[in-house]
Amino acid sequence: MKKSSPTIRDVAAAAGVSVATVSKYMNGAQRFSAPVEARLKAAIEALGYRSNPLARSMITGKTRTIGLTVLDISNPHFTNIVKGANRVALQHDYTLLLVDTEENQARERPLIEALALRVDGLIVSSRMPDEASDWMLELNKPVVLLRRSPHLQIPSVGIDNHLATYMLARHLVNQGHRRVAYLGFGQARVNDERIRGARECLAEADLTLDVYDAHAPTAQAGERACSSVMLGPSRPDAVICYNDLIALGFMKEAASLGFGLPQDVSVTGIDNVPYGEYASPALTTVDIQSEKMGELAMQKLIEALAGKRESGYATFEPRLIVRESTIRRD
Amino acid sequence: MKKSSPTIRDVAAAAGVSVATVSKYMNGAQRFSAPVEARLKAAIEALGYRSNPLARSMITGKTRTIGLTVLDISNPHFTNIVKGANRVALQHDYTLLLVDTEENQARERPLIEALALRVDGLIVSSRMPDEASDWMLELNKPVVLLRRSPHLQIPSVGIDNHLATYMLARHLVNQGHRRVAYLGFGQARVNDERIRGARECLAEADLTLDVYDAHAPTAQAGERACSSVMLGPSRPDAVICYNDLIALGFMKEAASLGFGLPQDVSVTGIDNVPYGEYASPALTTVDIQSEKMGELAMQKLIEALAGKRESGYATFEPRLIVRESTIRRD
DNA sequence: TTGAAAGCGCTAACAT
DNA sequence: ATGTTAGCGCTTTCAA
Repeated sequence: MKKSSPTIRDVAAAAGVSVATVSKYMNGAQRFSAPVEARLKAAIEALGYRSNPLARSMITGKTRTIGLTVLDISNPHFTNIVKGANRVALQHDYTLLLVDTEENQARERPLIEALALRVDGLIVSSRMPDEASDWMLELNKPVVLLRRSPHLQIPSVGIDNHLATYMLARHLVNQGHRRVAYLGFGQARVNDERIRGARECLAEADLTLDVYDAHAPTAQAGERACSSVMLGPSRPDAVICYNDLIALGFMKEAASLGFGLPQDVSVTGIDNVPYGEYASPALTTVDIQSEKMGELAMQKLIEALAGKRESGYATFEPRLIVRESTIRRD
Repeated sequence: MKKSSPTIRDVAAAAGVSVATVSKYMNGAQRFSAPVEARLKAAIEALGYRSNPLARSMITGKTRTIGLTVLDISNPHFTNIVKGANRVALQHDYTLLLVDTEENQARERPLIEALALRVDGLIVSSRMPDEASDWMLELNKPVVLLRRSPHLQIPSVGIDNHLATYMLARHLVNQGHRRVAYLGFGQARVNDERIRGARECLAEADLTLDVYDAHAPTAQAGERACSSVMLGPSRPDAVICYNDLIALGFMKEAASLGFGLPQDVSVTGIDNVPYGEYASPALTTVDIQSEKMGELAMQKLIEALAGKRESGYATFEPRLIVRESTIRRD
């Protein structure tokens, strides 16, 4: 059933040349005399020879593989990152070794360390704080982080979280909202930045921010958290959610609690996942260009692999997308 | 910056033993005398040695990597497959080499052939017809197909597409619908099966099925196709869409064309993607258990890798999920 | 329990 | 333009 594949030696023998010649031919390294080339072509064809990438990698030290870790592939934000990264990788003849850490912090480091041994470079999304990320430098492989870490020695791509929530808060204040709540996800590294962004904007209007926590960055968690926000002692007239999934869950539950959306409460998310547009009311959010983030991260990594100087951190401009889930309140 | 990692020889030297001993120690292959074990442990710790999986794979012929190709990682159906497959893979200490073929048929075969050289086995989602899938047998690697292919020599996991649309049509007929349309995706291998399932059910009630095509399995395509379905000469009172994404797009556009949902038209999808639940009206659909499909495919593959006899094809029971996008019509 | 030695399939000098 | 040869880092007989 499983006859083992032909090796370079089989081809060399069949074509009556040396293995070195076969190797050079496979790599297009030089030109050959017509008869040799013909025999080579024939032998390779006849044997169905394909060179073994493992053996090649052993010598060259390159695998043409990029490791990519995400916190949860089910989250469209990460899905889009993978999409973008995969596209650029394929263009450059790289393949993705994907690991979904499933929001399990304890597994992150060992998984990444194991991954590092099998790839040329890594793109990492992690909940580890910057201060605890030094070990990544010792992987001896180029790494690009999916976050904004300007002070780290590791290149990164991310967004300005402070600005994202600032923009949302500004939009809500401009629309006449006075009681704004933030439904966050405390485990995320960026949660505090997002709180500060909203708070700063509200403070300028002499308003304060009530902070709640959703315990997970998912729609289900948004559903569960809804009642304590909406049925608690200080009901908000607008809610900024940590991400679109939480917002989507929140809206669904708010509706089934009998609240009118967006009349009774405006809701916003962050990420601009594809399905916010198809919810109703369509979700107001901040586009953080997840797919482009994936593309850029991969581009930076491939540049690093090509020997270019590492390029520090890059951010995308968050862009407010106003849809129907936020409304003027007078 | 990039000092190359220590090899097994460095460890052997540092510990004053042979490389064979180090190898056996790393693989936990046997027991060692206390002093040797202590020196081994110390040397490995001191040097930060990690064995090179590439070199290991060269000899063992195993990479502990599974290749997974999907048509479009952005489609939650495939995202969930990846999720399930990744989970099972990690449990068994395998890693996923992911390729998103981006619905590009021409690339499928070369990408899969290249992938096959780097992995122990493959899980493949492909638009290739069964008749043109024989070359996969010659990859000399276990393959599991993500589709229902009972007549192929390759194990597969999929769903009963005929039954899925039959169930949807039955549900609609039971609700009193008389003019049912199908908004399909002609490029999909399973589109015809789905048409037949719906048609068969309708025929039993002396009804016929109008068939339209969305040109892509995406929400955007559903939006674009909506007007020709709803504003054409034979307006349906119910639409079965090829998948949830098309249905979501269709509903959005129908609403903005001024139709009331679900009063003016009932809509269904297939897949039960997570966001159908958060649309409004929440989408009636058929659950095909994408995540479980990914898990099962990986389980079957890992069993095949462990030498078990290949296990043919498996199907999940489609399960009707009635939500708010379909309504009784009298 | 430990070690010596022969490769896995290939590339990369270095000849010729 | 083609061939010879020495490994890449590791596992695996086989012997001690």
